[in-house]
Amino acid sequence: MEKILEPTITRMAGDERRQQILKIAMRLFSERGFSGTTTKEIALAAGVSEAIIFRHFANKDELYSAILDNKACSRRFSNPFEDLADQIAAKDDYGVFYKMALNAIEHHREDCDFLRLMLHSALEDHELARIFFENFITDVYEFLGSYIKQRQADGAFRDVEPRIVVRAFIGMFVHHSLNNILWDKEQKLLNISSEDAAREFATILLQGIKN
Amino acid sequence: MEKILEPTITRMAGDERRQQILKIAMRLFSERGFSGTTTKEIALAAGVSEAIIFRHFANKDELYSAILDNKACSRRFSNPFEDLADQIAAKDDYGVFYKMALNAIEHHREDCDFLRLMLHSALEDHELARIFFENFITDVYEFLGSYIKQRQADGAFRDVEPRIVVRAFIGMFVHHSLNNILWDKEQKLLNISSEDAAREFATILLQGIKN
DNA sequence: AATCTAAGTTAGTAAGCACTTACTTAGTTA
DNA sequence: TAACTAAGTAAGTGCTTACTAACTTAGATT
Repeated sequence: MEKILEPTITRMAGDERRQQILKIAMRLFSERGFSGTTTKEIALAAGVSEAIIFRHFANKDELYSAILDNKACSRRFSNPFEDLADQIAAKDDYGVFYKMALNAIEHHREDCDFLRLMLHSALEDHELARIFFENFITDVYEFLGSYIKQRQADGAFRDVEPRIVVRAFIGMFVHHSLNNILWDKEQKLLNISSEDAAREFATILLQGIKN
Repeated sequence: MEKILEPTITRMAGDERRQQILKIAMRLFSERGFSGTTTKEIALAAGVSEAIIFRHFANKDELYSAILDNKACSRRFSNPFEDLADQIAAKDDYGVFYKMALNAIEHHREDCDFLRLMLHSALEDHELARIFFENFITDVYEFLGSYIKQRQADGAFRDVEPRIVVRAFIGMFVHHSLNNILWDKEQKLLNISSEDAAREFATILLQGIKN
């Protein structure tokens, strides 16, 4: 008699399953929001019964927190400026702004689920999202703001409040990403490469504040 | 015997009640999202029983649509550039950009509920929100884009794809509004008047694209 | 081979949800 | 003032939700 291969019932290791659930839940939360996603849907997408979710996470809220925790820690958001060190040292203004914009735009594209989740969290005023924003965004303002200040002292940039410049610049590429993710997914309104976008944004900003 | 004033049981006219429900629902939806808000909560906030909501709106979805409809029509979004006509005619570049930014920022501040609702809708991929964005944002790109094109032909602006410039500029003030509404409500990061913001954004952009 | 641990299931539960039905009452009109 | 209309309510309906308890089974350890 022929031996029939039974459809390998995948019984995952605990950690593996936990990670899988986190990933799937993040995608669903980012698409439908926290209260718009049911634990049943998450279970279905993960290919397990609902009860498994509650073996790994005490409740739905904790699953949500775990996603934010996980993400906020896993990426080294503590220092997203490492690879700008060369340009900073060389006072390569264009290099600094171009690379910053390009990094951000590419990053948003690759991880748009996370961006969407952050927007949902911000709208829902979730605590962990606020902590994330406070830390990360404050860092960016500190970092870029002090670079601008320094270059003003050098006489390279005109005298504007550095934080306004930071806001204007971040606005350009964040809004660009939001457009691509939320309202203009098919890029009907404006279809350009990340490189072109970064180049133009950096150029406009630098010419806009140079002396 | 003293006549006790019974607590004026307000029995509203149909239209009045409808408007009240719309207003309250918009506020709650903007705070907690569509699926995060229950019809019971809306009824409670309006001071009526749940059944009244379903007398005015066939179901929860239709209530949501009515809000968007109502808002999208009530404000003359069809032509938000009327009061720019003078500046356009006079080719007063600074006037055009300053006024546009200031209008938007003030507008967002006054009606931040609507902005939040639009974000929720965009994230949830609601049809009416998409229609709204497609119409309104497309208009802005058309309008501002063609002005930039004209000024390029005049030799006033350098040669850049106008739509990239539009995106950069809109990004500045939209991101500024989002910051004030979502992440930096107390304006700890940057505390400036709408006028100052509009002035700096307009200045940076114009200097950034001038010939 | 027997035992034990942990990944999995099924079949619930109580509470909450959008929405309905059958009824009451305020205010206008014939 | 009687009749009628429309604004209101109370008390449900059936369904879905987050979450649980009691049980089964795969696979490593002894």
